[in-house]
Amino acid sequence: MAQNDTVTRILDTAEVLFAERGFAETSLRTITSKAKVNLAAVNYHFGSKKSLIQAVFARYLDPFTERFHGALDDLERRYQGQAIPLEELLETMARSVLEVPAERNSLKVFMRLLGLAYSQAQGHLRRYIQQDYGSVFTRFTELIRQATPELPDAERFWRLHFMLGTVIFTLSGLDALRDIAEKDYDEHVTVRDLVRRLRPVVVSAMQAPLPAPPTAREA
Amino acid sequence: MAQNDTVTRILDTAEVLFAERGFAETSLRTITSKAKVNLAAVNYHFGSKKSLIQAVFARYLDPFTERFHGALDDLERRYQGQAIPLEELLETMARSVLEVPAERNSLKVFMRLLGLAYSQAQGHLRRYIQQDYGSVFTRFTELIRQATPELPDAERFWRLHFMLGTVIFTLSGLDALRDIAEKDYDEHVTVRDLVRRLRPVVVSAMQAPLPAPPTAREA
DNA sequence: CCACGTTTGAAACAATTGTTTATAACCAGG
DNA sequence: CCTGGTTATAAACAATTGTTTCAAACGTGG
Repeated sequence: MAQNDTVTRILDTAEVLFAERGFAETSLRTITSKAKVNLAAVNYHFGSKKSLIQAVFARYLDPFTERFHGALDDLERRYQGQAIPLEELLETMARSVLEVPAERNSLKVFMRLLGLAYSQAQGHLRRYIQQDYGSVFTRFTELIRQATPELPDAERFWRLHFMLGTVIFTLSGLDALRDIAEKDYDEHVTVRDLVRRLRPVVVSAMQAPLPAPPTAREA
Repeated sequence: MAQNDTVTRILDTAEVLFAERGFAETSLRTITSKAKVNLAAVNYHFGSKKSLIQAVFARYLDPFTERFHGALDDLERRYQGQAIPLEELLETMARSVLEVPAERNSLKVFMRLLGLAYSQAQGHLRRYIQQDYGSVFTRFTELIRQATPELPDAERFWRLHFMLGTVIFTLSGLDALRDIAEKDYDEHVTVRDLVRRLRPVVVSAMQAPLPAPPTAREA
């Protein structure tokens, strides 16, 4: 199948280049020449560069959200209305993240793309992701809420984003960090190693004591 | 003084635009028109766009590193060779970060720039920062090492970067997150609020139990 | 085999980018 | 005052960008 082949080659090449250099820094000519397709093919098949970017994300996020929803279904069935422990929820999320790129490209690319979606301005991207994939995140946070009833809502909100930062920042900058780590501690880290290290850190962070109330002179 | 005025206006405008949209997405024409200076002024005073980017960083990092070094000097003098407690070190870093932009622009811009330095490819930037400001980071990590002797070196390395991600991600995305937080919990968060919330989270994260050793099937 | 919608191909387009050039304005020191 | 180096200005440059165009090739259903 000719079209599908062209479309796939564009997506495969684009996601790697985007992950390496960002969206604005990756030209369509770079993509199409590396993918060995005609320059006009991108606009023909995707309409625009913006749509290509969204298509790259969709190819990761569609299977991920489906799998994650399924995993949450299992979990809720297993716990029958009781609150699901925090560790279970985090574990489930980690597993869902780890599984998806196995059937696609590398996890590194996936994480790097997520990091870019947050850091690059690209307003259209954040809007697109929020609109199409926000529901699974809402569902997850609600379960987290039930798992951490002792936390005030605002505190939990911020801590979730603290941890989101930890994960995205680390995994999306993995290559650079891995180079340093290997040189200094000659240890070859895999993504799975990192997830293993992340687990106790995230759990402890979420269960940290509440902050002291603001002092008077901070007002 | 004419030159200084032009140079300052360029830097003031550039740092805001860079923080808002990233480096590649901000053209020299946008900067110079908003700053009301001639387009050629950037190349005349800075040489190139790359150098302008570095100059924007230097204007934040120079006073920061000086202040931070000074604060660490005080701390070491006060503790006379004994290990400085982890909380003190983190507190000192937080204070140094909070103080600097007070004499310059907003902390938000500073954090956003730091986030960009990591996320945008811009190889030259990371190299420049590492080369010119790496020493204070090295000094800080060594003190952290003495404060957390129970942590294996590699584990501490990764946890420090976990926390770096937490801080940079949260503070650099502050605007978007603040909007959500205000709408959902009608709470007006300041940067100082966030630092207060971050403190116990970071401490707990650094002191989390060590991860379980990798299981056999993960090899 | 032919006709028709789909896909590819090479070229051109218009807009934008960073940088350079040459000229003018400025502003001190003699 | 005017002269010499510094700064400002407008214009042009060359390169690169995303997108469009239109003709050629393709491939499938009649």
